[in-house]
Amino acid sequence: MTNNIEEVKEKFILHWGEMGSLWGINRTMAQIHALLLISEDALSAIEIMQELKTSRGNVSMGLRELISWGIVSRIHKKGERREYYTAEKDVWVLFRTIARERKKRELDPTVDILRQSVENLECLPDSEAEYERKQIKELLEFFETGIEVYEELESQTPNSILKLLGQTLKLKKRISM
Amino acid sequence: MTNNIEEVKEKFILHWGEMGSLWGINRTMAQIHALLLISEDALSAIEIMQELKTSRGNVSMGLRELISWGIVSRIHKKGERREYYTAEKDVWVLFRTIARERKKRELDPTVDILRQSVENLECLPDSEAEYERKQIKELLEFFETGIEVYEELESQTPNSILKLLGQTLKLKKRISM
DNA sequence: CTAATCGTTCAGAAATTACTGAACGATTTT
DNA sequence: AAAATCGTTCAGTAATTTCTGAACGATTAG
Repeated sequence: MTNNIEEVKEKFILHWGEMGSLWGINRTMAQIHALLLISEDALSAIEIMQELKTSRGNVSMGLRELISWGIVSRIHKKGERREYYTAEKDVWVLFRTIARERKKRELDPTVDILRQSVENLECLPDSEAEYERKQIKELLEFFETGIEVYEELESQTPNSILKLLGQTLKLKKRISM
Repeated sequence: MTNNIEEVKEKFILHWGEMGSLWGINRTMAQIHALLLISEDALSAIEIMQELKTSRGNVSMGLRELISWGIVSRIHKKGERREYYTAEKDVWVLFRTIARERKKRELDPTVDILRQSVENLECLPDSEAEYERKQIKELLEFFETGIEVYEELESQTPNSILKLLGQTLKLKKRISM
């Protein structure tokens, strides 16, 4: 059994990296995120580079991407020339931000395509492409519902979401904010 | 504006493929899925291969994977030697199945790692790794809540989920099952 | 001023992932 | 029986993604 801090950290970072690549996110980027997530203080690019044994350029690119996702931010320490980076630490805020970003990158474009498809299929005589039309319409409806639910949930606090779900479903009460 | 069926289908299939690769799923596999999704009748491997202009082996591998996800099934037509394939057509069932599979592949292992990490960190003196411990515990709690919510939702019908959400949040009523 | 430090970029290298098609076994047809 | 058809596998190749490190501009230190 490993009970050395460094080993635990490393294991966590490696796993987070794997999960990242199961999603569309590259490994190093996810590792940087994991490292920042469990580091109390902001880290400099060099520290990250050393910790993850990777190159300067790679860290720079990973950070850029994480910043564009809105889950890492740059910190200027006064008097310091070097820049520091820190991750969003609140787990709920973090996942909400990721959800928003994924919606933008995945759901929205998909709904666009589906809408266009439906529109184009509507121009055909009723008898043509019936099944395709039906299926695509169902998908569209599904995704639109998903977006609506997302938008409603987005405006709620985590606490009220859990309370809501907890009322009807019999969830153990877990409250974090 | 394109209003030819084949063009619309192709566009849809290509987009579904792209989305696939944004997730961890490979492009061909997602394309096969898209094709089956909007095909009323089951298709044979050869038809799929021709439609997607890809190789025999590739189709075979893609189908195997889709079947392992539980969203495509093999159909034996009596008297026919050739096998046919069809996708789960009900959108809600489809996404539920995917959710179950992703939970198994992503959430469960992550919770495992987090639990182990917490356990290992608990062995250390209180003063050590305080921050790491706090963060990892919060992540663990978050994921555990996620799994609970998932499990509760899994047992509900789509309709009752929407009704539930619709009550409290002011969603338009969308009902599909 | 020059040297050092820092972040960025990007061409090329390395690693990973996806795809092809030949080979195989199993079955069916002739 | 041989030939054809079908699905699978997998070694090799192709395509894609990720990473490296040198080069650069900008800033600061000496």
